[in-house]
Amino acid sequence: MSKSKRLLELMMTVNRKRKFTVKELAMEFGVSTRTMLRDLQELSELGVPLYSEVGPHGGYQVLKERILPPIAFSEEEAAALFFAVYALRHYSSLPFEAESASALDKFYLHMSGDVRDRIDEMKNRVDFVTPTRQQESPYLSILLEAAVQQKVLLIQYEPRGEEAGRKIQPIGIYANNGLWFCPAYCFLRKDFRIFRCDRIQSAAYDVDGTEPMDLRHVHLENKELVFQKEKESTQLYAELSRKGVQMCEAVLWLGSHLNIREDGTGWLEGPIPQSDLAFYARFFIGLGNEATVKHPTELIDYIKRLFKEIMSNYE
Amino acid sequence: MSKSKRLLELMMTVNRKRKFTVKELAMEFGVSTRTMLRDLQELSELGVPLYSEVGPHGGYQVLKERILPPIAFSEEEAAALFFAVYALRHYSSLPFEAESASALDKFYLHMSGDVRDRIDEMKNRVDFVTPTRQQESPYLSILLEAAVQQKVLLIQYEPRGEEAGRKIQPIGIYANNGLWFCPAYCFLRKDFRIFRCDRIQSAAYDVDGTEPMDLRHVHLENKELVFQKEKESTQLYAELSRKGVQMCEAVLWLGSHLNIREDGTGWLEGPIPQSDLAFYARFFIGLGNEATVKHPTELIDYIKRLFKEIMSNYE
DNA sequence: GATAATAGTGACAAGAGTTGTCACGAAATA
DNA sequence: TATTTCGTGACAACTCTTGTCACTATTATC
Repeated sequence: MSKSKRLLELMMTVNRKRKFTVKELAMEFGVSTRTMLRDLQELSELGVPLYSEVGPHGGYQVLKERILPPIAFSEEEAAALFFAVYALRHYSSLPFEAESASALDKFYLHMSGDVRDRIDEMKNRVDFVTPTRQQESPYLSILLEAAVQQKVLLIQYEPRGEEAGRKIQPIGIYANNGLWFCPAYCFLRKDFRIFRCDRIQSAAYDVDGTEPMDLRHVHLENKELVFQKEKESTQLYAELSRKGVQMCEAVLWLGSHLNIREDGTGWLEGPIPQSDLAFYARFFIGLGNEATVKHPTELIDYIKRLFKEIMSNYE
Repeated sequence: MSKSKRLLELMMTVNRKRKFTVKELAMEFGVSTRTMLRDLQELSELGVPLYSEVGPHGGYQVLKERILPPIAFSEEEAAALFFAVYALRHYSSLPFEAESASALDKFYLHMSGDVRDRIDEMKNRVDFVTPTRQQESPYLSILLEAAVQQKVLLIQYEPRGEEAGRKIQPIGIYANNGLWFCPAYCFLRKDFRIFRCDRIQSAAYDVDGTEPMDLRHVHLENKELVFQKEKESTQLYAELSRKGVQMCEAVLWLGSHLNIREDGTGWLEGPIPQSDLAFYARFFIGLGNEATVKHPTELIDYIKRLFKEIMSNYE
């Protein structure tokens, strides 16, 4: 095997083992220990963060910042990755912000000028619109880390309550409409809650040794399982004019509830949680006379009541 | 210079020049032509798509699919790129879909098992919520390409009109709320228009030789310049209760218009286009009694009129 | 059809880089 | 103190890389 190939394989082996002795690797690769020592020194010069200790139980170790063996990407693949990172640029906070920037820098460095120009040109011609928010969410990384590693965090949430801090175990994080949310088990409330990440004032790993829950099989795709089912739900039915249909299509957090007839009109039908009545009332008022609620009567009453209140503002 | 370094540099030089002769490069790198020939053959074996022609004006060429020299990323950087690509997974259509998948595959291939596990674990614990749309937008790539390269496209838009197809020159593409839009100059309407990408039935480069516009300095960040200014705008002023402020924060396409007082209440102030009055009327009705419009009177009248109409639905 | 420009191959020797062996040193551990 | 481990230097054997030279083949141009 040529030296360069051996170095690449060595790089992967070393990353996999994390801890090893020179003799061990020399045997594995079928070279002398002297050569292996020379190889390891070269890896070190190439940027692999190696650390060694002499003596029995000593040996080599790879420090945290492991690097992958060099990979050759095509121009198109590089453009695709640039595109993906650019797509997120409107978020005021992101996990991995620094890392993705440095990855793009590496690409940039290795690209010839015309590819660079092409990518720069693309940057201004593709965009993902996201509401720009002032709120920063500085603890995304630790929340995500804790979710992946099943760790308990001690956070400070919304200072107004003056609470001493609460322990949570995150399930994950997600962004919706420019804001970050963190569903987690809350040891204070002894239940699952959703936290707004920008309202988390501080976050650190818990040091009291609180026993973490086993949430390995709970993640974002199935988190509904552990969150309280909306206790009571009621059946909605509302007629929509053609324009009403279009307006509902545009909002579309109701997704499955929307039905469309051939002539363009349609109706909304499906269960809605009792607790969201206020929200739906406002929504239907917003739709104006393009929608008419037929069911449930509670919602109709709510709408009427809201109407009276609002009217008084404009009399 | 060691051979491996020379090969890396050669890779970049070759990508930059696109077309060159063996002698030329041999001189530049200070090696014999024989060596350069051997080097080029090696590059070829490494995957650089080289093509050569003998004879005067012959020489080497790099074919379209250029590959970048191999780059060593850290584990964290790889995770960051995975994260960015995952973030977009809820889009039913994306430009570069295949390319980013193949880039991730390359990473995957070169990662040791535990990093793979870590990244898989992360995948289910971070998410960007985007309304899932059924509508596919299959022509994103060509639209973007045309925008970058200032080309004219012949598209078929919304079949209902039975129109023969129209020529457009895209400025770029952007996604908003799960849907793709393409602002472009429309040669049919002789003006700038915004197209919904999912309603584009077909797209191909124009072959009639329509002279493209010079839109090099028009891109997404400044596209407002070429789109018709909203002719008349009027000054909005509305008082908000504390809850009203929160609701406006949540919607926040009004962004800059929102002002907040120390006690949590606030007001909306700023110019709004006359033509959007209907939209704002609905919006404020939706806010209910958490907002009171003081200005302009047209808007207040509109709201009242709308009210009466809606009320009649629920009497 | 001759000429020049270009890629491409094979052989070989000089030179540069790589490897293994050996001798030895230094640090940590039991 | 013996053992385990990393680490270094020297050197010979070996392997790879490079340049030179001789030669072939193709194509454009005069």
